[in-house]
Amino acid sequence: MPELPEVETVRAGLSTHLPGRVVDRLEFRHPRTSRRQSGAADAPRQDALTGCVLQEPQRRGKYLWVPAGNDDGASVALTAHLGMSGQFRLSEGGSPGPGWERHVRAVLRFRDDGPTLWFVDQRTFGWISVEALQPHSPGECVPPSVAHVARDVLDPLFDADLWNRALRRRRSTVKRALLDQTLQSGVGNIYADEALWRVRLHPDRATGRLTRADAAGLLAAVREVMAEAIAAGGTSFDALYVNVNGSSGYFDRSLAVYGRAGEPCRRCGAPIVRERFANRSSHFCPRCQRRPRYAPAM
DNA sequence: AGACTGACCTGAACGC
DNA sequence: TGCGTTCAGGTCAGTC
Repeated sequence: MPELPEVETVRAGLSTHLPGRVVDRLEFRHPRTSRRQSGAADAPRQDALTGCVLQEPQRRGKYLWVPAGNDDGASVALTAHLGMSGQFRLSEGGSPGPGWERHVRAVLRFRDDGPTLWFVDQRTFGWISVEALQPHSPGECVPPSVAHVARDVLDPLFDADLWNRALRRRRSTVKRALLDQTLQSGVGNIYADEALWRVRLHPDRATGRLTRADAAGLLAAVREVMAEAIAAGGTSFDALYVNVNGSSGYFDRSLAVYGRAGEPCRRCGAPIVRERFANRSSHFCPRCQRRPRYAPAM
């Protein structure tokens, strides 16, 4: 599933193929994929990209956007979220590759002979939209779809002190807080479980009872696991294809708890537990990550 | 206002 | 074999 490291790998892949290229047109192939495209009179339409030059792809958390414009600078952005199964693929010759043609949801064609960009998304949780870039903070513009998302944990402008206080002010549990993209972005179910294991925190620990040091340690663990995943993901993607398929080497070798229910904890040997959690699963070591004794949401 | 749940979606894996 | 069920989970509208 694409979380921050996977989206960053996609962003880096797009970065080597898109900047400087002139868009011919964006085509949608599935109505759900264009559901975020605003119909407001003053909002850009999908054909606003035509003739624009693409710039360096940007990312915040799991959101991606490619600023585009003319000689005066970028005014619009091709914005995207991969959802749970979205991929960007590049292909020479203007046709999709075998194996993923069935799930093509959008196509970006260019006014050059370079590769065509395909948005492939089996489950259509992902989306693409053309949006106006709006001032967000000094010297920074983001698309409206991204404005409500907190800075991600790898953002140089991420304020760790502010985050530390905000986390401990929450009346929730630590895993719920990690998945809340308005507190910090980029963390999904997999890396939340991995980070919690690293700092021996049970997913149901109350955020309000964490110490300042607990929270600082958790942030360090989240950053660490993501940095390692980016490093691993970067080696497992073909240079020509920007691929998000969940099968990178990292997933096979390095996960400590996610998907390892019943297997021994890499630290203490106790069988990893999988537990239902808010329509998904939590994975943890019952010995290293002791369940809190107080009521869960205190 | 903040916390939380269910709906959205498809295909693989599973049980009988 | 085949059919129905379960599972995967990011986000957001809706609810409390």
